[in-house]
Amino acid sequence: MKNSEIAKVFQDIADLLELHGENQFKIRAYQRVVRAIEYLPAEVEQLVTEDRLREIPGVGEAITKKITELVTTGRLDYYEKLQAEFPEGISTLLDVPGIGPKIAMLLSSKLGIRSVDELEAAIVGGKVASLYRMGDKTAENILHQIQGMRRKDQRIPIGEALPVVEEILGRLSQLPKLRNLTPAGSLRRFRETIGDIDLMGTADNGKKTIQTFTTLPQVREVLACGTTKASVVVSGGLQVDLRIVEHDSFGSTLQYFTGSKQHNINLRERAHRMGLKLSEYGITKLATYEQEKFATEETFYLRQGLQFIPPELREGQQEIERAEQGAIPQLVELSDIKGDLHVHTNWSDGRDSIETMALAARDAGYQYLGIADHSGGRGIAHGLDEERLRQQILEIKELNQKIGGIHIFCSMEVDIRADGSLDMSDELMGELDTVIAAVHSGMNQSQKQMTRRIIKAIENPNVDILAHPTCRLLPGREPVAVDMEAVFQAAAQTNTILEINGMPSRLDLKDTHAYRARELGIKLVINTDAHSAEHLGFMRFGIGVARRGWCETQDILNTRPLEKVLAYLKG
DNA sequence: GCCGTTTTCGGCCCGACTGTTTTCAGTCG
Repeated sequence: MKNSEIAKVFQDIADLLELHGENQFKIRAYQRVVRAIEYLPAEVEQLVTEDRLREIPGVGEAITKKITELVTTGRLDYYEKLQAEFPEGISTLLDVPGIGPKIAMLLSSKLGIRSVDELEAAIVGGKVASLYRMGDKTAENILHQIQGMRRKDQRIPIGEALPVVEEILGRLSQLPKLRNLTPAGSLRRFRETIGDIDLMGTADNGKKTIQTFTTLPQVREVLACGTTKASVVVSGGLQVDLRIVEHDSFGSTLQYFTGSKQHNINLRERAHRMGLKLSEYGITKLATYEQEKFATEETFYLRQGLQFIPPELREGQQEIERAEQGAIPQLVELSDIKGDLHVHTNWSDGRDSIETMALAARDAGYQYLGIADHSGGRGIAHGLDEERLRQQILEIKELNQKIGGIHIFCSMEVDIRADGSLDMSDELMGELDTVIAAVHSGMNQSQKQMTRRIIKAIENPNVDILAHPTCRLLPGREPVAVDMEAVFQAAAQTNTILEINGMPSRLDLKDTHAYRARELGIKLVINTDAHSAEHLGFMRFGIGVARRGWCETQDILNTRPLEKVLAYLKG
């Protein structure tokens, strides 16, 4: 059973307990476990067999039993009994923003509503507004949310969100008296998908700034608007939240608004044990109600005896404990990157010439660039056969003579065929500087087949790098069925480098995979898979994944200068 | 249901906004 399936069962349990009116702390315990499992860099099934479930933060005796039952039998008695207590479908009402457990139960008990469709019909029929503590306004808002839900996907890839944010930031930064305007939330933590955009800033008169924000031209709808915060929907359907505080609370507010929710809960619980209360306004001593303010996040964490925790690590896993021990690593940064080992050109399905790509890489400050066009098996990508690859090698050699300041590697993204064999002769692969292997077809194979296929490919001594092993696409295409742990073990044994693909629709390896690979001492490389010169900018997304995977420069091959990379590849 | 630099029992993050109220419940992040 996959981690995501296990997490879903426990999320369902949390939802049903909410409807049940159960103790909120019990509910939170389940929700905490859901998030812990979602970010777990290991398979829960594996932990069950090794009797190590208790190592997951938030998993105690009762939940250990439940996970074990679920994984070993495929069923969970407690869950089934809970489900039987409620009409089927009622928990789907909780997906509508603005509907929580109380309203969901009210709708179910008074009107017999069990689905979003039934709810919509009831609102239109005027039945909802007449319920106790409901009204025309509430009913109308719910209807509005239902329509909004149908229009857009729940979360969008960070690569789509970032340009929207940058446009809004450009507009807002012109506001007078607004300072410290900063994206926060999941965007700042560099999560692979973004639910809504959180912005914060500081101003003397927050109310005025909030008003200006809600009347920006791209605002299509105002969801909430108070004196310190507002939520709007901008054209394109994205929700944007802005929070404004006074200048001297910048550090604590940025921390609060960056999250994640679980990180903040953990931090505040810990502070409570120290006799402190944390809020976006600062830190209050519980004994005296004396409040300290913080202009920076660094001092905010330091006041609590903690090392600064980079936003990418704030997911409520083990980061606070590690910060207590001073064990937060120096994470890799964009400026550490010295080259990109996986780009395409107009020789296959890229847009630009080798020369254009090389010059763009040099402009980016890189020392080297790996030209890795597709192999011939992929007809659609205009892949190179042996003859064309030989021609390309000659051209690259000429360009290396002609262009200074950048070294071009002869490489190829060789297709891994369905049987695990490679789409290029061993003889020619042996002449290349690097060989990248990747799956592009036959993605519906069984987990066993796919795992064997990938491992067979990386066992070929000519293969240096394995690219995008799960083949997922954001949003939409699910990862292929593959036993990543087995792939990691094989990569460790064969000294295969694993790629973090920075293309925003891939981000594959993903964060937890990068974490696990690093744990096993596997060398990683962050590549963009650029199909045009502009795509070289995708490197920042790959960096985001690597940072979320706790990677340091020493884990990432392409933080090394050219000579060291050459030496590594030879070795 | 989890967990412990006071605790194996008794706590459990904190504040903003809305709509329906006449002091607050519900929801959200």
